[in-house]
Amino acid sequence: MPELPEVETIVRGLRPHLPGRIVTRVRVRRNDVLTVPARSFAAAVRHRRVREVLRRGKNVVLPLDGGSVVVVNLGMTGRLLPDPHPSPRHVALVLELDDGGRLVYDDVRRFGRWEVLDADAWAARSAALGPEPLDPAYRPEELAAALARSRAPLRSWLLDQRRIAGVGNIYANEALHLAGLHPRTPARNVAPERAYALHEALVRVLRAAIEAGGTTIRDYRNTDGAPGRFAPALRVYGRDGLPCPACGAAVRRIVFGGRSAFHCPRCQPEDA
DNA sequence: AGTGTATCCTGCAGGC
DNA sequence: TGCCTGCAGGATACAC
Repeated sequence: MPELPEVETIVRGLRPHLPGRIVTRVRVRRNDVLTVPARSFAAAVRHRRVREVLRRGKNVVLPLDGGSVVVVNLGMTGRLLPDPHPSPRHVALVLELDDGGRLVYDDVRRFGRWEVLDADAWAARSAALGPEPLDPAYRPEELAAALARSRAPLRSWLLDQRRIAGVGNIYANEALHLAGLHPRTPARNVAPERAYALHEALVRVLRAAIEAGGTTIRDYRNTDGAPGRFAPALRVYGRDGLPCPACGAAVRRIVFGGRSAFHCPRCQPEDA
């Protein structure tokens, strides 16, 4: 569910609450959001101070005093809620803080994961992720060169976190529409100028979505429990049969890689 | 190196 | 009302 813009919105919402706070207690209500036993997770986090709140791809990253790092992936339905009232319906984990506050993790489907990694393990994990699309150091030429090395369909390529970090199904489809590229086009078939257009489209849609506080289809909520406001700006995602905002042709839904892809047959021709 | 399929879960919308 | 199917912002593991 949460892609880069949603996670960025959440991270920004956590910043007023967490840095400098000490975790006084860890309450695990659902063991399946952890990859290790609850007691070892709690032992690694308890009594530690949260230094800052960062984002890497779709992960919320909480570096702790002592060098270890809490990494939260929200899966499809994860929510991070500082001190919500009343308590949400699917609480999986709670951090209690030294100022009396709490950080509540709610996750209906429990596809989300919490991990604690030491500094080396975190460095390795982060290195396995692709570049951040909004990093000014990420240049269009780098995207073009990387695309040229793969036969994967563009939509699949964009979803692969090892190739580019933070892009999910909504913004992959939206960026491809903005760039006039068919979701199924093999990555290596994309000419450099078109790859530059895709780079620009990614940056544009991700920035605009952050500006709007993310996209809420159904479950996504920010740290205040409020939905994002980007959904009305979606051009193709979830709009099967509705008119393309650019040309009026009916948006089409296709399925590959086990997931829906949306495109305008006129603006995004198959052979382009 | 790709693709398709299944899996982890719950909830909701739509068809009958 | 109820039952059934399909679908969902993710990630991974498997066989081919």
